Amino acid sequence: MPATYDVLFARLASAFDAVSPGADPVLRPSERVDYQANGVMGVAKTLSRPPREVAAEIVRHLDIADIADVEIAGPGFLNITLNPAFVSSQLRAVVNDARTGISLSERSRRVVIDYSAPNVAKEMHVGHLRSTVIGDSLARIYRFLGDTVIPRNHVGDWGTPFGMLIEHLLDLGEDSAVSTLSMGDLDSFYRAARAKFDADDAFKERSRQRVVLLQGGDMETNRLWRILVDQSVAYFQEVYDKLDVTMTPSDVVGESFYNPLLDGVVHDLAAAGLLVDSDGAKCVFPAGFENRDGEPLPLIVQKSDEGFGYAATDLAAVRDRVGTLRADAVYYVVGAPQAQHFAMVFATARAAGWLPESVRCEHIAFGNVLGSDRKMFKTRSGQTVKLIELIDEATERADAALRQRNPDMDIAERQTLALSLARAALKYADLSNERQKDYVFDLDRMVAFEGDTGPYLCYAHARIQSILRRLDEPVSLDDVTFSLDDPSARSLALGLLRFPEAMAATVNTNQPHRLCNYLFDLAQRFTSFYEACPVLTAQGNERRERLALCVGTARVLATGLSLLGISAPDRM
RNA sequence: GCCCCCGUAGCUCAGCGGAUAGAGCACCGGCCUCCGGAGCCGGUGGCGCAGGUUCGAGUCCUGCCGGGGGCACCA
Repeated sequence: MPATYDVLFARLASAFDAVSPGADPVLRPSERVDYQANGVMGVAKTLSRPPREVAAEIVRHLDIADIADVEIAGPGFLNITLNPAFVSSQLRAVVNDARTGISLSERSRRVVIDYSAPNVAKEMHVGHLRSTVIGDSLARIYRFLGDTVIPRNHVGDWGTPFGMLIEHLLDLGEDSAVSTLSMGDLDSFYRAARAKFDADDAFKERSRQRVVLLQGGDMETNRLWRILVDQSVAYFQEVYDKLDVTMTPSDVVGESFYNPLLDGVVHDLAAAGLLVDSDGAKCVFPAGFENRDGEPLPLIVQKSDEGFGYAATDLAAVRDRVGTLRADAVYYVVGAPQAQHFAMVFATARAAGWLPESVRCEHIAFGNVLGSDRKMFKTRSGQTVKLIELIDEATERADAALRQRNPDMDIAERQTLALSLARAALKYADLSNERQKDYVFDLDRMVAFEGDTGPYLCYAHARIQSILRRLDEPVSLDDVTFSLDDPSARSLALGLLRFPEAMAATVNTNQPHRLCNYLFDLAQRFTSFYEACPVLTAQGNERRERLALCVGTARVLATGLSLLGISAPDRM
């Protein structure tokens, strides 16, 4: 089923093309009418003709009477009002479509999404929230569009800290260490190791030797390292499950995975003539990057001590993703401060020929989570906030709100719901902000059931389900017609037809907040409709039409929320 | 010093170069013989500053002011 916007666009583009080949109609949703085409003035400019005259000519070429009325307004806008019959047929298709009007991609792509990326033997904290939530939403969106999504959890599982972590593990004894880690108390494990490392020279020396053993491939050391990794990954999985994030243990491909590829990176960069020895370090100097003294800025691939920098790992990862995984697109959901690093890595990979122009490679940058003081979000005592505690706290608040509103609700159901609403609150609050900006974390506001929140959207969905539950007869929607006499019904209908536009805007920019904005707008349209148009007491076609609007809205809400990683309960 | 991101209502945020800049919260005023009032309807209130480009600028460009971040061996 062609999206409404696409149908309009095609008709308009053809008429514009007849007057000025290739001209963009600049079709936009309109506050005054249904849609408006703003492209006339631009065409008039290039033709040096009066805009309204050009508009009239375009309208003469416009074959659109079967679906919409068009009138010329103001300086030369084309105001478009959809015909009732066209709206009705489009809407009928939507409410009978399991995908609610979202078609599959023309070509199924292979999309690598690098997200979450916690560190082994370290707690997942609020700093991982955005990468995890945004990345998982993008993963769900691309899967829904029919792409093959390859998630990559680029965990920090390598480097000098592992010497001290392994020695600490040995000091504790394996069983005791495992039990600490399996309880999810990763921070105390890490801190204890760190404290010994800083205070005890003998321990420090053992740690250094252990790093050498680890990097040298010593079997026993490797076994101990594996314990740390496995325990951590199991813990991460608990967090993902609690958050309802689709990342799995098999998506974990940490830094260590790329170790065997690093020599090849250095070798091939050198062979390509890109590698320069600078102060003992092997560097690439991609064009256009300068340091604070105006000198070329290096991407350090191999340090002067022969160790590899994370640039080497990231370059190896690009090669693996493009070469082995055959990705058509690679997205890195990583904080904005890494922008320059990724720009340099991508530039280097392009220069080395590892990243063809045909592969879209993009840093999906995001801003910080701030506290109410507009500084990095921390606990009152200045500690980083554990992700798991954040979820638990949100769940408690949601549970309290439910308890207050539904004192009689079954406890088990209430607790399940509370977790579900906590996820909705946390994810929606994060996703509804424009990605690259910082946002202020306010748990009270995000778990609120009123306003622009996840729970409000869930509530809108639950209300619709409540209506549908009361039906005692099956409703057939395949031949329903919509008269949409009430303005609120028509507004809701237009909102439903706009879902594909919201999806396109979301995917084109990798900005889930576009989808959030759309869903909230749709929910508001629905509640206005809900107030104005009783459903169950209506009769005949009016009843069927209103039921169909309910079914369509519920489905779009549920689908849209699911793409944000939020499941919409049927009752709450 | 250079580079990147960000300054929109009291607060938190939308706004794809288009007409009179929209929401949510808070505040004020309405709406329950009716499907879930967790709601709906209405009101008060705003684009950091100065230039420029454009038929048209919150949006693009330049400068300034303010906030955040990055700028050689930590990832």
